[in-house]
Amino acid sequence: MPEKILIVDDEPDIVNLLDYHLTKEGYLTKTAQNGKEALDVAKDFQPDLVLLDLMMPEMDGIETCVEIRESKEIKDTLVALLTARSEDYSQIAGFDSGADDYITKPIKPRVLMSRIKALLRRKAEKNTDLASTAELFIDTEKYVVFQKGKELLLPKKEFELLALLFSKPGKVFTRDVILNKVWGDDIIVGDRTIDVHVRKLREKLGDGYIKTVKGVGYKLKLN
Amino acid sequence: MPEKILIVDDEPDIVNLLDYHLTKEGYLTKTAQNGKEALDVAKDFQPDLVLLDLMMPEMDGIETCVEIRESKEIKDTLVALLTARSEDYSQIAGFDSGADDYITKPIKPRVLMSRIKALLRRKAEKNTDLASTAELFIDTEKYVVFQKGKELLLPKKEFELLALLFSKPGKVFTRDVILNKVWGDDIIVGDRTIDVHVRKLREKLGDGYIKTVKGVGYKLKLN
DNA sequence: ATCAATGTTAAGGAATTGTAAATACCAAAA
DNA sequence: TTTTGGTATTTACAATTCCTTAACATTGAT
Repeated sequence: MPEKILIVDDEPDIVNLLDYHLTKEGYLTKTAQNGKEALDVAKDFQPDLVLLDLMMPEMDGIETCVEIRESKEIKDTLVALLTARSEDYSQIAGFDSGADDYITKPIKPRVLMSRIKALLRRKAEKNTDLASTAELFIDTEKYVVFQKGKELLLPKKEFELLALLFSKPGKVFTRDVILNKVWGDDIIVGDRTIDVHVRKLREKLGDGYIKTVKGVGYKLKLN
Repeated sequence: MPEKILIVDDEPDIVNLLDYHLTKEGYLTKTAQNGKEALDVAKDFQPDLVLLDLMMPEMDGIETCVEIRESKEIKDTLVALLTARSEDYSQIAGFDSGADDYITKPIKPRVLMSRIKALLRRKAEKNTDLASTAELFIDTEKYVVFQKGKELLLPKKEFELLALLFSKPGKVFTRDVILNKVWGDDIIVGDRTIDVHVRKLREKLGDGYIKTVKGVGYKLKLN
């Protein structure tokens, strides 16, 4: 199944040029002349990638990109902004438009193609990436938890608690041990504190990971 | 020129399996049975990637990985750790091994291959045109930051801070580490100094690049 | 069925970080 | 030397996130 690309620019020459090359490479394309039109078309077309000119009447590239990200239907589409080299970058630089790539005009077909290919590939890879085969994986360096390939950012205490449980999957950790390792020997906290953190973890990870062993402690269960 | 992969595992069966598949795919391979041997071989062989079993006699995968990172000759090699599911993760969970990927056994050849290909390709891309046009690129030699193709001139401290974060995108740097690396061991500054620099960077780069991990530190997020 | 252990929720407070403005610093130019 | 422009740090306060508590509900072993 060919990948779908939506080309948005108010200059017909550019649109035609891009269309020609992309079609030749086997992509399925549609075009639009401004941001408003692009949004309409995109919701139907469901493109994998939107090539968006920065300077356009009606609604410029940045606005459009922001709207795409805020929309429900197409927020996960890739967006590449086309910018003229001489253009005023102040808008782009100061603003987090949420675009995935920036391609400068004049466009060199070969560069464009390799860029587009790389973008689409990276998207495809995102779910085959690091530790995604494992249901749960912890990266202490990045301080993130990967759950089925999705990155989860946890607050410090929650992260440390999960990291402790993760260090020996299946092993039951008593409350004493948890307090010692996560809070430290000397710190004294109430007896609901651990529960609350466990609760928050369960909220974020879903049930089924952290098991309670009543009267003993908690353990992590990996399938 | 074929890419070189060093396979390290104490179980001959696994080594042979990996060797077979990798050779078939056109990679140039060597093998080692433990960490010590691996280090020796690697320094000669100069592999692009080291597949490292976590559990080994003599010197385990983590130790070996750390040593690789600390070595002079092969610190930039890619390292992928092979871990058995539901193994004892206490080391991984507790330390920064510095590995680039974690692959869980049992190994599925096809998964392994796509994973390895992705790893090697990402490394290769780092030095090609993609990097220079990527969203953010730092040239420590020229003391220049490129953002979306546009050159950005930063003051010294800001540049050094950003360069540090950029040296391992995604990794969280604690305030301590930042102070050590950017300011130096002996210099003492107030506890808002880092924040202010971060703020200035965010002002110039836009939000979305530097993330705060409360209670831990800061990290750079690239798409 | 009982009761100790755990689950749940919301709210307050503690700790950390964000921010603007003032001040200190420092090197180059006048 | 003095001025000047930019950079670096401090200060004082605001904002935010996170942690903990406390009150009450639910669970499950005996």
